[in-house]
Amino acid sequence: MTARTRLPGGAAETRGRATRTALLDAAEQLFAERGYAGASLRAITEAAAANLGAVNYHFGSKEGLLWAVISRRVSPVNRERLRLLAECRRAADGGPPDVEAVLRAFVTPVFALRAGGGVNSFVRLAGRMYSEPLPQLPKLHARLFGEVTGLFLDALSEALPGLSRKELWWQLQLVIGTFLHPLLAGPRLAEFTERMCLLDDMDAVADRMIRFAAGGLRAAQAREGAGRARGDGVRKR
Amino acid sequence: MTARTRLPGGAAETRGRATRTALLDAAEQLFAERGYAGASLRAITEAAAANLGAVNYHFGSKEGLLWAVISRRVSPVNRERLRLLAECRRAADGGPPDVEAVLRAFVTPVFALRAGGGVNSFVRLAGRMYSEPLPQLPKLHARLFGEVTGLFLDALSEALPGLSRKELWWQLQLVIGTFLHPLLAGPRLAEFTERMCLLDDMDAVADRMIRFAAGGLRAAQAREGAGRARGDGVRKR
DNA sequence: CTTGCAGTCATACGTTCGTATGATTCTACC
DNA sequence: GGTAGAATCATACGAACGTATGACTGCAAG
Repeated sequence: MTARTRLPGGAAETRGRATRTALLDAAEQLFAERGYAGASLRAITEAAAANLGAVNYHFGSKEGLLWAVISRRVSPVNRERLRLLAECRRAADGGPPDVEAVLRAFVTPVFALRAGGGVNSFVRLAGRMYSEPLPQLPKLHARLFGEVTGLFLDALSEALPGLSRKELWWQLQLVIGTFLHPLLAGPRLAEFTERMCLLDDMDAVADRMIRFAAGGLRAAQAREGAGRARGDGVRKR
Repeated sequence: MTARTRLPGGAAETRGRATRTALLDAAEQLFAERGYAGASLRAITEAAAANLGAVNYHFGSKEGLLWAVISRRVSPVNRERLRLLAECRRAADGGPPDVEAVLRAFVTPVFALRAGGGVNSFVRLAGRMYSEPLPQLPKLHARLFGEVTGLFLDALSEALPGLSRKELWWQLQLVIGTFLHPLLAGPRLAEFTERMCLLDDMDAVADRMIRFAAGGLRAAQAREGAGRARGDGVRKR
């Protein structure tokens, strides 16, 4: 029940890591498909070909497993997001960064998580996290994503001058919704509307999202300007 | 266990209707907050001040309760959506309807469901329905919303000429995401980003969404035109 | 007053849940 | 090659789940 921290190194660690990873993979998929309450540890351990007790041994509890599932993906996404954001700034050469480029830096790392041509489970899980009723979840989410999100707000603030900070925060929520819903609903979307529209070409989907979100942001900017000038028409910029 | 269909009329019916409504209200809220699997019948019946057996008596099963919760709200929303859409067409006077007006007709009836200044539970529930793993759900969703959604796709098709049917379907998903995410995450959104941004002024929120979505749609239209003309700039139309 | 039921209630059944426990297996190191 | 300890395993526990059952209650009609 102890000594999970002290690692002697060697093959013994490898065996533990293997089931650890299998558990994380299975949990990621099942949490995404069925939600936290809907995915039982028995279903997860069975999918991972592991023993029922393995979850409590490796992660302490079901909640601990969920935190581990989330945390595992966050660092790579954050790192890649920041890398692409820095690239935006370099391309802008001191000036305001391009809106589309900032949005692309925001969404591309998440798309990169997909596996095998389909939508990655983590995206759907991340979408669920906004509505799962676990009390500690918002705090964790803020700790994991808060800083990077703030930097993207900064970038959008420069790319879209004239929008207040509060307004930008709202716009970012709309952007997130744009990205999240199609990926969260994912493969089942077509069923809901009785149409065959598969998520076959993910690059095209990402392009669509970015274009749409950029158009939405620019419309908000135009409105904010027009609103302040009281119907004076399009603001100079 | 039988004879729920034959109603003798009078006060006996009233008593049953009261608990029925209380159960629907409580279930709507708890399904929205905790999801289908996370909301137990014991929690629902307790919140409704009803007996545990009342759910199975009135709705047959937990799933039956969910279908009833959903169905109750759909007719008013659909009716109001169609009314506002017809108003759009009348205002357009035979010409293509206004994009913002169509979007407003789409989203306003949902906002109207809110109660007491907050976000109504049904909106969050409707958002959850896209990802809940119940097998029969997509079929129900298509049956309840499919026809009206198709009519809105028609209207958008006229309002945004040049976009293919498949492309429009995708754009509508982005629009739905724009509307859904802020409402689904709802009161907890501020916690996630450590910022105080309350859903205080719902009319302003709706305006923001509509403006954003309209901007996104117009950007998609511009891109489709430019894409077909291979960088020729804005298409004539 | 009595009879018929829609509706309510307490209660119980079988299942599944998350978690805990103790024995057992496997592997790295002396 | 024997031993410590990381890891796995079968198993059990109490709680909570959805559902079913039968007695009970209250009201309307005969």
